[in-house]
Amino acid sequence: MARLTSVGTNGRADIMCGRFSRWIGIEILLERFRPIVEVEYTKSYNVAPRTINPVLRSSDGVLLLSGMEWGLDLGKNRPINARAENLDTPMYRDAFLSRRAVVPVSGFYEWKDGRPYHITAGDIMTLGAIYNEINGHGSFAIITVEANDQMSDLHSRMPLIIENIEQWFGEHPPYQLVRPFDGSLDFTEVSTYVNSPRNDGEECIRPVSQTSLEDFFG
DNA sequence: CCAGACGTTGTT
DNA sequence: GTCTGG
DNA sequence: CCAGACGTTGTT
DNA sequence: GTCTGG
Repeated sequence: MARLTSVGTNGRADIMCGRFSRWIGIEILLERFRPIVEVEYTKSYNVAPRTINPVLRSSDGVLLLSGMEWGLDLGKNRPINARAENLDTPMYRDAFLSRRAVVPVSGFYEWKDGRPYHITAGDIMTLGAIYNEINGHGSFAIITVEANDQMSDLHSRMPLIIENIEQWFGEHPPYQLVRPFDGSLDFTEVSTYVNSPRNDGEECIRPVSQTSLEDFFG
């Protein structure tokens, strides 16, 4: 579909969000989105695929905060990302037309040359996603688009960031929102502590320089 | 995304 | 190297 | 026609 | 469900 293929690819090697953080309090989400909450909210500095996470979705015009597994259940495969360019393929079409969601995160991680970076834009980012629901079990994939200029220093792809969730959850397929982020991102190099999915805690988002100083002064 | 396992037989 | 787990 | 696949990232 | 491969 022309509208989506215009997102394009640039062919450059690099990555996408395979890890994120969510350490804001739920009260910020409640204030900002006023959803009906049907999941036990948890904080994490190191959210990995295959974990259950709170996601926002619209059901009959009601905004719900539901628990879903990161990794879209397609039967055989469980993609954690869905390329925007493929949203009109049979595999994703129905989900994009009728099962859109956003994932509230504090930031997401990207690695370059073995070094992790934490990327934020304000206190919350809402990442565009599609989900399936099979026997009451929800699962989602985060949509990826081409990196914007800021991001392209680090990686060729980036997660889709949704700024207008009313439009995202609107009646018409929100093709116009499927594009690289046009706002400003903040990048923080962090400790490789975040590398292991078993590690959690504030150290994951601590700037690497601060970590070094604390190590130095012991 | 990164880390960690990566087999077989038989079965308290 | 490739697959699974988180 | 039926069977089988159906994804993404990166490849230091 | 739907597309591709044979």
